[in-house]
Amino acid sequence: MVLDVSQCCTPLSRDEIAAPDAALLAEAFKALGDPVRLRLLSLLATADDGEVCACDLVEPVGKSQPTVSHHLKVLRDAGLVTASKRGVNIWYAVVPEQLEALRGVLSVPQPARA
Amino acid sequence: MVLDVSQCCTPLSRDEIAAPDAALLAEAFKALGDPVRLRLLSLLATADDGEVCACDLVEPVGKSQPTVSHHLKVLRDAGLVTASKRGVNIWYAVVPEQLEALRGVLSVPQPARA
DNA sequence: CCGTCACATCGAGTACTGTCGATGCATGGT
DNA sequence: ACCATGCATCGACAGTACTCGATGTGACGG
Repeated sequence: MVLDVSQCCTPLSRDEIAAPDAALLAEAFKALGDPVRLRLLSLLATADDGEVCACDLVEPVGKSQPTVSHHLKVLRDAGLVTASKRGVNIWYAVVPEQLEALRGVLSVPQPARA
Repeated sequence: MVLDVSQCCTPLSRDEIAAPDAALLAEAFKALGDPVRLRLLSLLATADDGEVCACDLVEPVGKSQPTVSHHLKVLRDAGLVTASKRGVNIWYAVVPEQLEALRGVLSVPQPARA
């Protein structure tokens, strides 16, 4: 249930992407296609110790607790964040490898700039 | 009507992203969140001369002509591809700068790997 | 001037997504 | 044992997205 694109994909510009790989990647990018989720990722990525309690994610994005919980699940399913339970709280952290894999897919040779 | 994220965004991990920027970025990533569009991008990015006639994009993705046309419009609106008309045909090409900008947003410091 | 070809747009159907209030379910404090 | 707290899940609603057949449009050839 958790995506992993690390095995899947070379840069878009290197090989024509196959349909199954495209479906996998699309799921991952879809998870990035929501402003609330981007802000959540940003909150996690900028946290000093690399993780943030779910309780501290609700107020900053200005959405209800169920909504934030929903978005965190989407991010988890996309393999972009991990959740670890400690006591009553749940701490979320980004998965740098997954983001890096997506970056790799987007790489294209830059033009010679005329 | 065409997105440009080049002015907008530092890496997610550098600063907490603001709501307006998040909305902009989300639109761009949303455009990447469909398998057909990823395949179209791949077809363009792997083309020898960097551009492909729209007529040569319909069959490879296995969707109807209107559907492909729709997806190409989404990619155009997201600033990910450009279209140029030559005669009866329309040639599409990727916009490397826009992809590069999105890559930049996704960059995170890799962990020290224990 | 008419037909054809390439592509876009329209209209409609179906499916998915974001959002929230209400509720469930653990965990831990008293 | 009880209650409070933190988070997930459910149910419902509105909005959006993907898809296609039909149709529009503009360029070109005869």
